[in-house]
Amino acid sequence: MARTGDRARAVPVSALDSLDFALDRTSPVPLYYQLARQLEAAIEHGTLAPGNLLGNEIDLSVRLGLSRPTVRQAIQSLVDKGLLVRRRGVGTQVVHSQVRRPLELSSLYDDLESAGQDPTTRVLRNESVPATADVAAALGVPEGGEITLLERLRFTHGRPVAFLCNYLPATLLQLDTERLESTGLYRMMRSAGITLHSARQTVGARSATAEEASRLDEKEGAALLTMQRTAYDDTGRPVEYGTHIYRASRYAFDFQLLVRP
Amino acid sequence: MARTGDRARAVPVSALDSLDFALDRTSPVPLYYQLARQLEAAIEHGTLAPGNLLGNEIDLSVRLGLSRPTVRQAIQSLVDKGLLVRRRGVGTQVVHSQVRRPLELSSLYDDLESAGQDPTTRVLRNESVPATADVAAALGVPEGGEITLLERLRFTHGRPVAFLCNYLPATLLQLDTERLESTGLYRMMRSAGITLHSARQTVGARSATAEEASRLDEKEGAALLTMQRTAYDDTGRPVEYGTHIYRASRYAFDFQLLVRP
DNA sequence: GAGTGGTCTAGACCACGCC
DNA sequence: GCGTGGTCTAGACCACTCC
Repeated sequence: MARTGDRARAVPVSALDSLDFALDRTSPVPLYYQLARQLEAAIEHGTLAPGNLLGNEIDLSVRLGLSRPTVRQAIQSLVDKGLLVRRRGVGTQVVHSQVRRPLELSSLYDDLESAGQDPTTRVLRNESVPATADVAAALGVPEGGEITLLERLRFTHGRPVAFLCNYLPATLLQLDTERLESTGLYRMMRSAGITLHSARQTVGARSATAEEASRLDEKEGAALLTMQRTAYDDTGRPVEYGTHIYRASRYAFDFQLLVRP
Repeated sequence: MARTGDRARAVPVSALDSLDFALDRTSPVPLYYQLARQLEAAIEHGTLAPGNLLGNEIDLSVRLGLSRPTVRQAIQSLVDKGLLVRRRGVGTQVVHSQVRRPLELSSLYDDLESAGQDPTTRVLRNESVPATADVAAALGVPEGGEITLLERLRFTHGRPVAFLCNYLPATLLQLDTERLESTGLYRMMRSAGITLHSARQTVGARSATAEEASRLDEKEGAALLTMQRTAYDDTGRPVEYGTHIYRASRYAFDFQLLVRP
């Protein structure tokens, strides 16, 4: 029955037969999630190699003592992540490598930190100001209404990388300058119970003005990377609007896109 | 029972009670998909306004004559798109406006065309060349192996916007220069049966060289937006590598991110 | 406590890809 | 024809939120 690959078709041979999964039904962690994590680990570890077939869902569910929908839910979550591909009439295969890492609403601070870039921050302004028209429109507040203005310089290894200008609804959270200098804005928002959900970004380029150049230790006219972003929480309310400027000589946006079927 | 909103909590009032959905069980279109589309239309149309509660899944499934998992599948697809938010113990709500449009692996040609920008293309080179080291690495072919090199200038309203340099595996598809001038590369790949699945992009900026400036009708030293992209098909094989240069004065990347929970 | 979504089960039939 | 994933059903219990 589960005999496969007698006359293998070039590459795909059903692996996973010998893999054993440990599911803990007493755990509060959902079964589909436990399975998904273990499959992901097997892929990451190379036990499940690119091109490998996963074996059909029915067998898998029997072997694991799970229902088929539960197994499907686990597999689907990995398909959504781009690690697996399903083909009707064929099977489920591990994607041919390289493609990993889902797209995320990136926090510059976290990005730099996880890249070992040793980020630091200097807060230049942190105060309440009346909203200008563009900011008011982006945040959905009345023009002239009170908002929080934040200007920061971000450094890596002691040299400037970016000038960050952010606007937030005044009542959203406490923005302690000291904490802002030791961590990122998004991390502060998260720990204040704000769940980021989506963002709209525009990325462009332009030449540095004299003031920008001196702030960022560039020459006037140097190419700068610009980003405008409005971020929304999980109810769709705007929680942050910002215009950021990056030294193109020291920074680039790096991200991955998945095509939704 | 289904009495709601007697003393409404500020905003959320259960709508949708009066909406009727037309499900066609004889159609080959999945029921969950039919439902999802109609819900999406209702949201788009404003019948379901931001903050509106959807009403609980059980009632909905009974009213529609569907099982709860099917209704959930429809709702989940809209949650994935960022149109709805689920809250345990509360209900499912329409997200507060603004946030629409999923992120897509954008085709420059399609983007420009749908924005009414009247894109045209001039093919500068379309030939087979040996792969250099960086291209070979990106496409997963041996260094020096045969690949297709494509150089194009993209115009809108008759003025240059971008210089596109692309590399493709030589055997991937027929790249007719005439067709390339009248449509986009991705559209040609799609109609050749290639399913794009994901891409890895790097977006940066730099100053224009003299050659670049003359090609793009800019001044030397002008800020340019740069993009490198490797695109993969649904088995994870690289199908395209490209380095693009955009006139920052005429183009910016505009995209939306969704945070996956 | 009442109501909601989150998870899970054990089946079923269909559509598609391949031989 | 056979095996695969795609869809669908009719229940069940649990966890969380709000009153």
